[in-house]
Amino acid sequence: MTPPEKNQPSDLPKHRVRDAEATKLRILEAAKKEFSQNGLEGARVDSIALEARANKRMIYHYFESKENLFKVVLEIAYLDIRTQEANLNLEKLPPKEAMITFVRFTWDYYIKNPEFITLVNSENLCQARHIRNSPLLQEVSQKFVSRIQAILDQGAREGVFRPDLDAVQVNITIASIGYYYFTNRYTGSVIFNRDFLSPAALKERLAFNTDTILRLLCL
Amino acid sequence: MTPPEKNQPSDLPKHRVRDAEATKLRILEAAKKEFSQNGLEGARVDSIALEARANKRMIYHYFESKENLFKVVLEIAYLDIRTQEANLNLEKLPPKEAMITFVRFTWDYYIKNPEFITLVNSENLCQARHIRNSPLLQEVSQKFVSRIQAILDQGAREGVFRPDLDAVQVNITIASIGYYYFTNRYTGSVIFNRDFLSPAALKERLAFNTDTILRLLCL
Amino acid sequence: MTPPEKNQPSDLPKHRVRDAEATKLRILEAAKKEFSQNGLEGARVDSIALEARANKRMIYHYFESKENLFKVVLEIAYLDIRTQEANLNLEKLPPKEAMITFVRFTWDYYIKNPEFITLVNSENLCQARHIRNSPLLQEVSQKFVSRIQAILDQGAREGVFRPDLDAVQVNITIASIGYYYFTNRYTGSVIFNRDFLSPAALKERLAFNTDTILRLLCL
Amino acid sequence: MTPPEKNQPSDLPKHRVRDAEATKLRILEAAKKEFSQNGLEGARVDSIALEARANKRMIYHYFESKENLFKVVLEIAYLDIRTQEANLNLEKLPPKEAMITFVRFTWDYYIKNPEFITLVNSENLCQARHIRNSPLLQEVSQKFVSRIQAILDQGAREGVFRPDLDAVQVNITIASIGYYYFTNRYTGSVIFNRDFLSPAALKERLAFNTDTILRLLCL
DNA sequence: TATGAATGAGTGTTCATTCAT
DNA sequence: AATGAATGAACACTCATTCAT
Repeated sequence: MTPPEKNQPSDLPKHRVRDAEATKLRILEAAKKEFSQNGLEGARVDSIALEARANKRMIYHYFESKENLFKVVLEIAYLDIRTQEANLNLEKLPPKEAMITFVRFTWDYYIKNPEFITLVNSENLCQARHIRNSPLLQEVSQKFVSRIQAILDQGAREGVFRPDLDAVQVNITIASIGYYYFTNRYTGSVIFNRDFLSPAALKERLAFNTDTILRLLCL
Repeated sequence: MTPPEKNQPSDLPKHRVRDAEATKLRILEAAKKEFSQNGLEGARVDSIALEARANKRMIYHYFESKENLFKVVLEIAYLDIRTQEANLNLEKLPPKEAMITFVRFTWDYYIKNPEFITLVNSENLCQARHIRNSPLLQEVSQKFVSRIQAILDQGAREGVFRPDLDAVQVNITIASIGYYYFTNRYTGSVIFNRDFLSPAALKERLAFNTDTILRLLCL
Repeated sequence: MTPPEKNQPSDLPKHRVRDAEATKLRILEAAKKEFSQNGLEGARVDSIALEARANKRMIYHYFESKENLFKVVLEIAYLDIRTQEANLNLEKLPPKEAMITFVRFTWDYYIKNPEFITLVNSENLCQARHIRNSPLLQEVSQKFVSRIQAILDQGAREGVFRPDLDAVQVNITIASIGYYYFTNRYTGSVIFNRDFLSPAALKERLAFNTDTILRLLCL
Repeated sequence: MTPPEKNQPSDLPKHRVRDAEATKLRILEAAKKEFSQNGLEGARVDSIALEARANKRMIYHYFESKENLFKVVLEIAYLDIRTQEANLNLEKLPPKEAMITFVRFTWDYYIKNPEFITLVNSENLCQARHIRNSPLLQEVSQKFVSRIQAILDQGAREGVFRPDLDAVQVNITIASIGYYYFTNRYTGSVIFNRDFLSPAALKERLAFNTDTILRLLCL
């Protein structure tokens, strides 16, 4: 916990380099961690500063307020998942493989980015007041839905998917069956008396989910 | 149980007892509201006392601490959903109807008890530390899973359901596709540019979910 | 500075008596002192709590905010000077004696209540935003002006005062020649190289002021 | 002084010097504004830097500290009023006209330099600790008092003024009846229910004050 | 000469909790 | 059973000031 360099006073300057951009990034990283572990109300600005090896004052200098810092963290998180998803180039795959890939990507993203889920939960607890008026997020989201709808339509034309599938409903379902599993993994472990995060359990659940979606989509 | 003494003003001792119980109930009701609206960290003991028309000291008298009050609220919430579900007597219905009824019940419960979802989210944010060691909850949950497993098995025997369906996976999926829709309805409204709670949207989603589950279960 | 009772642990309870009214009064007294010595911005809530032998939390419990505490202190101060002035029963004296008494009272009040002047200065620095909408103060002030006007009118009828004297202008002048002397006594001491508060200086100034007012009022 | 080099872009060295001086002046001007609006404690170094279009570091470079900046602002303010007053050349006027001119000048100065009053109030709030040991101010002030005393003495010799008038008392009274009117114009507006700054009110008050002083001085 | 980055000590304020009755 | 008074630790946020370039 306490830094081991205590007795080497000349070792490290108090702040590594005067690098505004790096400091901002360290703060954002620390904030994501703190907010996702403790929620918006539970997060402590002091903890964020400490974790970021930054001064508390810097947080207010760069981000104005705890609320706004949360907003920025949240926007970056949303942009990240949408960007990674876009980079899958699903439209270049056959529809069925595209959707299987998408289900797997969503699942993997939740595993690799567990903060995403708790951040979104925090935002919903306060009725999405931080992103409510974010045109950037709306634009990105719209493109995202359109991409999935194009795949569903293409699948329908090719005769592999049911016609008239609504991309919004399908998206929600794909997100649901992964999201719920992770967000409720602690109470789930108690109620279902299982380790939700064991490799076997993860593998089984992903297979179950892929099957569920294929049954939903295919003729 | 005991007849209502409402019109017996001289029955003071009993009234006192009843008042104590009533105070506890008011505190629990107020706590459920406050915790569900603001999360565990965001909830304020003062607000609970005010809303319950009780003295703050009473909360500590009856429930020891804010944490413990949360735990009690949570346990009651879990017991309530499990009790209501048990009262459906699903085992008396044909398997397919039983599962359709269960899907609809789960959906309706989330609508009528929106606090349930946010309470569960709060509990998962702190890694289920309040219910982790609750034998009561574990027992109730085990019975719940068994009931669903019995229905699935019966359906399989009757040739309407696929064989070897795992009640845990099915349960999780049924809960998921409703739970996610409600817990993320605020960010969802922004991202999908829809009113998640309009009667038409609710009706459409329930139909979509029922269809999803039937495709998952049936041969 | 440090309390001498340190080594007598059983001597004093942390809070003397559970007396809300007394606590409020101690806070008000301490606040008057702190605000008058350091201004609204310079005053420290911590210092007020310490001086009042109260907990900082109590200040917020009883007065909501530092700003509101200042407002209450200010209102009490204004009510006090107006009440004391009303208790002089100036209307029972002959007009000339009444005005001499009033000049002396104003002067003495500033001497005995040096906080009054700095509180008023603080309020003017922030453009009287705390008392701007105080109907109580307006009512009390109106009565005050009326009383002085009545004396001036009576003096005019008796042929000792000039006719048509405006009570507002006279009041301002009477207040001015005392108020300025005290509020600027520190810079005044530097500029005029005098001790403004020596008994001789005070006596001389009061005589000068009384003379000034009589020359202003009398035919 | 030096001719304006505005149109000589290659005269860089001189420009740099002029810029430094200009920066200092902008800081002083901004500081006067900020200190007079918010008091010493309420003033913000950031706000001064912003208003002066200067870097915060420059303030410390040129003025060492916020306290010292306040001191410089204050000294300049005092020198300004004394310089302007000296430039009136009152000694060249007949005594009565000289004093009427002086009353009017004092009044006008307060109107044109409203910051002066609040700066002086701030200095008195901290017991004149910034100018207490300023020999320059003391010297200037002494000359100022002597000039007024000379006029009063001359008036006495000419038989228009009362003999033995004390320039300090007269000065204080002249300053008082203008200063108080302006420093307390906000609380005054509430208490006396008048607009203190309307042209009519200003005109009436100046006339009243001139009359008051003439009654005080003349035989 | 000038500047943006960085800081520690404090600021008003809030909180869950306990005391005294 | 019930309550208002009281508290200390912590909270988000701010400030004058200094560092590094």
